[in-house]
Amino acid sequence: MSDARVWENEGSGKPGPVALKALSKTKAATIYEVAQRAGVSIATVSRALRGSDLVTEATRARVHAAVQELHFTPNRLGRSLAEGRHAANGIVFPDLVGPYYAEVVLGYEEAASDLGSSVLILATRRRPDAADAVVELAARVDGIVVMGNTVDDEVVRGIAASGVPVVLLARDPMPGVDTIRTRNRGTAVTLTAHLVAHGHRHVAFLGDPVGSPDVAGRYAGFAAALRAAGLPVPAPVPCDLDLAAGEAAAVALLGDRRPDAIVCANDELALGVHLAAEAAGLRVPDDLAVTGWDDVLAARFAGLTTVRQPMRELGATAARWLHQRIQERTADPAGSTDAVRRAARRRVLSTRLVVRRSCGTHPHPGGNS
Amino acid sequence: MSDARVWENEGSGKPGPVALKALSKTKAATIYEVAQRAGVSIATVSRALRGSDLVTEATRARVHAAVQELHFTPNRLGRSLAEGRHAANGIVFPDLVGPYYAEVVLGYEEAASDLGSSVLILATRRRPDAADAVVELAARVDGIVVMGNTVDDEVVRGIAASGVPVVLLARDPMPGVDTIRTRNRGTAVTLTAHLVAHGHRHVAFLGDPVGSPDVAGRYAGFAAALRAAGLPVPAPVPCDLDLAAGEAAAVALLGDRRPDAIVCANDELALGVHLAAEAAGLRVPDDLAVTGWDDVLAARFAGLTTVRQPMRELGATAARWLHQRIQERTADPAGSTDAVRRAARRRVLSTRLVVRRSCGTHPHPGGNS
DNA sequence: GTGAAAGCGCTAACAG
DNA sequence: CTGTTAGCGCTTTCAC
Repeated sequence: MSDARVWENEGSGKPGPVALKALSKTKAATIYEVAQRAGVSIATVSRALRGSDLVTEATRARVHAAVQELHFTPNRLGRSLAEGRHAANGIVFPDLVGPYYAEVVLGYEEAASDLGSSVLILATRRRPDAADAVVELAARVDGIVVMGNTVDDEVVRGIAASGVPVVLLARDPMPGVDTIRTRNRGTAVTLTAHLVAHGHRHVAFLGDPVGSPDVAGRYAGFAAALRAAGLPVPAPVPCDLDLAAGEAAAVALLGDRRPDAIVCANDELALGVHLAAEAAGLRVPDDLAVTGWDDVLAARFAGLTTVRQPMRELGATAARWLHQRIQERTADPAGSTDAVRRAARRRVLSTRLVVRRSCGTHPHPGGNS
Repeated sequence: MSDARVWENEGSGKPGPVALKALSKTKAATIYEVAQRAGVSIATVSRALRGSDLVTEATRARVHAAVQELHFTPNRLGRSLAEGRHAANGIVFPDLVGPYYAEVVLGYEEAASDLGSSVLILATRRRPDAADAVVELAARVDGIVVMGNTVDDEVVRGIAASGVPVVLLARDPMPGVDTIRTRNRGTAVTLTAHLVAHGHRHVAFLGDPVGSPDVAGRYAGFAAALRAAGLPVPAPVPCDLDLAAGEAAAVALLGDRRPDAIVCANDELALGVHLAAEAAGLRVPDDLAVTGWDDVLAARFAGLTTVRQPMRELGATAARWLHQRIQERTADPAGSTDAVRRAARRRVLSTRLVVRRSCGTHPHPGGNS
């Protein structure tokens, strides 16, 4: 394999004397220079570049030639300032771990990109200044998508009131703001009922409803199903949403009086419980049933019963709705003609139960592997 | 989904008839209005807001009051245009599936955010107009990170030449441009040697070196190790990097004359092979050894031997280097003082072999689970 | 300390 | 068809 050599220089060795001035950095040309070079006015350059048909083929050609020679790229700031739009929008999410957020963001980026706008991202993580960051982001976009547990409604309200279109994603609705979510409660009911049908009576819930609207919906469904079955409803066991948190929580839960089954707020947690259970000599699902949420790749390999959601569609829909709102606003900046304005949209995308081994041994309909 | 209605008010009770004009969208205030309200000039407002000490406490207070009342947020376009900087930078990646890119992007966002700049993302996927998109992105940022298999060097060169600082990530170096990567070749040598030590003689490589610099490096190491062991080096079996591709490729590979082991370019592929092997009645690792790359969560549950890379650090380093370059450029826009300019940086972050079951039964040192 | 005014680079009337 | 010119919203000298 001689072609291996191509990649050979990696890492080591001697990059050799790297060219110090390989790239001649020129200060970017402006429209004035192009105009001068082409022997026309800046207005004509602008027209030629934007494909206006009020330009002779000849002049257009001259302009393009000048553009080539000068490597001219219009300065976005100048353009945006003049146009009064950023041609960009933002998305705010708590984090980017696990496939969930990444897929949503990807779906969002795809759609937004198709609609002609760049996308700015902001991960709030646990930053104390998340609100400020979001407000700042809102100032550099034409519209913004705010996901789940990132900032308070108050912050969202402020942004919306400032005239920046907002779409809420995986988050409780607010008056006057579009909201797109996935079905949590209903699917959690189905899931929990399924566990009960397996004979599990002592079922615990792992996850913090306060920490995320999604988890809140899942817990609500969990509780409703148990209630419907005449079973006592345990309080949720709050914890983070990662593997380690699942392991830690499981260790505590699996002491005396351990549950027959644990409904986890997401797959990472469930996988953590799985691990802890095995470490404790418990077999899943015989000694302990476990369910997750998200259907991450590992769920399949762990035989985890879980829930699949249309993540990309979630992001794509948000992007499209946002785009529409931006259009509307552009058409009617003052927001005066309320009559014309569409009411806030709400949509709940359905999710699907994926039944595997971890919930119990009896095969049930409705899932796949 | 007609039953979507059921969940319409999910979670929060009764939003009731959605308020049509809940949010009074006001056209954003400008610095002029603030100035007028505060009874000062726009210059003073600007100073007060940016914390200049050439302002009386009294006037500063008046300005801030006016800002509050008007809910004023400085328009970023105006500010950026005046300052001559975007306070934003971009990152270009092929996709966002699997934890790899997501983690890199997250590490990047964290670091960039700490350094005070917003981040724009661009997923090139298989878009035919990727180059244009990247060039356009480059026009709206102060600097840009370009990952692996997204656009040609030619495009990168053009951008760099236009004066926009560039950092390459997981990609072959270019003269004059900083590059940060992870160790592929070396670790692939170790990994392959490990398989050989297990007694595997007929080892295949699954993945397309042409499609990604990372894969190319891994194949190079694979080839080198086999060569060193005096074994024949098979051509790579090109394929995409997802589960389905792995399954499909495996079906073909596992016919007659099937290999003892398959080195896969990433975990998804390896997991796909795993699945296909089991479906074909083959046991891993006894009948077929398999290795992956990335150490995704599922790898742990599948007992997959793989390689772990410092993804976040990769992104964070890129962000920091880029920031430095931007600083340098700001200090010396013309790029005249070459003497002062640092040579292009190169760094290869080390990766770690994670030995689990899938590579063979004899326990070996160097890994963990 | 504060104000007036000159841009930053571009678009979009408005005149020719 | 093309040029002139007035902004877009803000920062920043340069005077006062």
